Amino acid sequence: MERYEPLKIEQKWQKIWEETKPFRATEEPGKPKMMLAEMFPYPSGAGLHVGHVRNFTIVDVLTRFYTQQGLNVLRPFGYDTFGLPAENYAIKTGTAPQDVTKTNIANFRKQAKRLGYAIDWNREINTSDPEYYKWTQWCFLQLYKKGLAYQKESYQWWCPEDQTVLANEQVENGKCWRCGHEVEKKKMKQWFFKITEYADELLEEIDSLEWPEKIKTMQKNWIGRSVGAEIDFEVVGGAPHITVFTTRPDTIYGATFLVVAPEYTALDSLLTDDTREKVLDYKATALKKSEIERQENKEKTGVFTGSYAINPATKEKIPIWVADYVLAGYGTGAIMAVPAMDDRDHEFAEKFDLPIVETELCDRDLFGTPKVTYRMRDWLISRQRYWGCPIPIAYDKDGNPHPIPEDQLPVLIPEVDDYKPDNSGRSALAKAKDWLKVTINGEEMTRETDTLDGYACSSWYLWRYASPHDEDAAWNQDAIKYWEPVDYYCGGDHAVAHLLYIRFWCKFFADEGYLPFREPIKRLLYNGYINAPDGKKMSKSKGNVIDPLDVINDGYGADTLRTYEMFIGPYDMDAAWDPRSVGGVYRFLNRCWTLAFATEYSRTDKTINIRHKTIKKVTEDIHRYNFNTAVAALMEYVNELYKSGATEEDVITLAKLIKPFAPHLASEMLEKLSADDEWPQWDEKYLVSDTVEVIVQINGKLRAKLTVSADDLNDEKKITNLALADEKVQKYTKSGVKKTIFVPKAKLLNIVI
RNA sequence: GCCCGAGUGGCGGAAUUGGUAUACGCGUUCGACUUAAAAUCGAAUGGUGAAAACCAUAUGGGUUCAAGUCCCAUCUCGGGCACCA
Repeated sequence: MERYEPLKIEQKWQKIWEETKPFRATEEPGKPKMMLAEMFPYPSGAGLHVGHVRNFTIVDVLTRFYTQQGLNVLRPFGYDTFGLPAENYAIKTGTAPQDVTKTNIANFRKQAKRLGYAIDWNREINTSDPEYYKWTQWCFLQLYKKGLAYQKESYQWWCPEDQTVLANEQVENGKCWRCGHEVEKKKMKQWFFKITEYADELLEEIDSLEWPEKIKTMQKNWIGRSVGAEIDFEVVGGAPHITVFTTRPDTIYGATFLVVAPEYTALDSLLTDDTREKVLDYKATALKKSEIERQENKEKTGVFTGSYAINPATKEKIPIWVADYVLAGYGTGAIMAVPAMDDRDHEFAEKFDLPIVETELCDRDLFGTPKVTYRMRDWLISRQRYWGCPIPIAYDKDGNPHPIPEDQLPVLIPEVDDYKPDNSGRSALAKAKDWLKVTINGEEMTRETDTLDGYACSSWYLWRYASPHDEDAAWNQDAIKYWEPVDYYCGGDHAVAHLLYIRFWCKFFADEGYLPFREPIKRLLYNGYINAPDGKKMSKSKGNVIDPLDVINDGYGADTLRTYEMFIGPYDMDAAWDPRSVGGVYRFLNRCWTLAFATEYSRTDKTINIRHKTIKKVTEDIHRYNFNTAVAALMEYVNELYKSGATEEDVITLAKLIKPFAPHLASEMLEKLSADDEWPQWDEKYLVSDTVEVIVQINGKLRAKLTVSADDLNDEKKITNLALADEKVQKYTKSGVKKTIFVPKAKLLNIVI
């Protein structure tokens, strides 16, 4: 007898899919479409891990499900290839990042194909391909033209290990998100995208998205809208007035001192000969302090500037202090301290013996002008690194920036011998002397040597998928109108950064007339992590990594791997890998195979009810993303087919229903049965049976079960009498019945005694 | 500190609208097949108890005919933010 040999079956079908290209998508106006994508991977040297498999398989289950339902489905694939791992590898080994990337992509592609994903391989994209980053540069220029890409000198997070600045979103607990080194503040001239221009719209439209509440809340908190007022305080002695931001302008009568941040721009004008040295000393110390130190030691520090301001409400002279608990980047970098109302101000006042005055509240608009402030800052995009998309800017003799004309794009990454950045604050691009020189409109200029944050490259890739080979535009208007916005986007990371940036670019390009929608992603599925069997995060150093390719090659095959990862638990929860449960899923698929290839079909259709019930359950579960219970329902179905005997229709139905999870096995089964893969329909009439079981409770506890005809469910009196006549029930009802409650929907009768 | 999630058998988890708690899988035990093992097939499996029955969804209260599900308080774990005025 033949046996279920997954590797053989999978090789066969993967070859067929490679040759016949059934997943190629083309626009068919009038036919309903569905576009799905995962967050494209960074192709590391280690190859696919089980987390990728979970992420990609969720998308694949939906892709195949909607294809079987007859929609025109697009499921593309791509690689996010710029970034530090490839560059650091290049520095270490001297291998060009271009070459490493090529090798890693080839490996990822090969592995993804072994998982049997229904990908339109004609739409593969790679962010470090000049044909792609040409258009990333074009996007930058559009933002630049509108003043939304600009340069500013300010204090920025600097990673001394990676020798580059970082965005706020890339600093985690005071450490670099890539190398984990503590970051410092450094004053530098850097490029920014003006995301704050869209703060209100980004905030308002969150509620309209079919996204997990968790992500929506995180984005709302990140944007951090505060409604308050700006109030001017005159400085005694004629220095420029100080504007503070406060959410409580009504507490101004209690403002007994002002505090400015160490980085406050007009700090010098407040200093006196007596205080200057001490204050500048304090400022220098504060700037040197790493974020870690600031967090570990939250005890208030600060010094008196020597100047006083006038409280416009009380007309009293109040001292101006400088302290690092006031942040330069938020509000105006200066606050009015109301120690009677605010805990932080109170702590500061106590420590430095400043007056604390109980305050009567006044009208909010009496002394200030209403003002809205955001926690979110503009997006810092320049990086002093080699392996990124060059910023398409050049500087004239006077140092003024000029955009590279669009017909001179792409600005190619120059070849260099040494990829290592130095501490000059410039990337390795500065070493390509010939490349640096560029002529724009006849004028000799010097190129910008910073590259773009990788998040810029991933802020528009979903639109490139619509027309990945277009040479005349970043995306084709007809294609984008047909396919997008994306219907399902699936990932397990980047809750704030990427998912906020792509919304920002979408709104910008919609304003410019390039996009016919203002939100790029309709539904977001945020999947959980897969941990090691011990419940800990998988990591090379702990040696607890499960390699998905090993699972396949061990003989389980891709169908088992895919189905197991869908069965492991709710898709949005973290789960621990359990090698023994993998075996359980393999046994299930083996039983499916046996039904199709080694069992005689039953001639009597005893399973029509469970067949229709299973179709309904699996269909609805996939709609709800309850992939684990969909698989469980299929297991129940198979168990029942073993018991009662399976008809040919049962096996065809089973094959169709498992195809999203185990496409190779299902294809093999459908081929044997000469059946198509059209998604089956259920008929409600087979879901109701002639007799039903009625639960009889006494005081809410299950005491008896009655089998009655389905029609009797409408007859409360009859059911009640039947129940009261029941032997088991009568044991409890000797002392009388207070009342009965019948719930036909729940098929339940509760007797209260 | 603040804002979200979560807590159910030996384990992963189910219970969709307040209505039979523990689906499905793993593990364990027993049986069939086999010289034997593996594989496969079948049965049992929350706890206590001889049974009747009682007790069980983190803990303590409450609402309800009925609570894993709703309300209040507490504990534990996970995630996010963290001097944002």
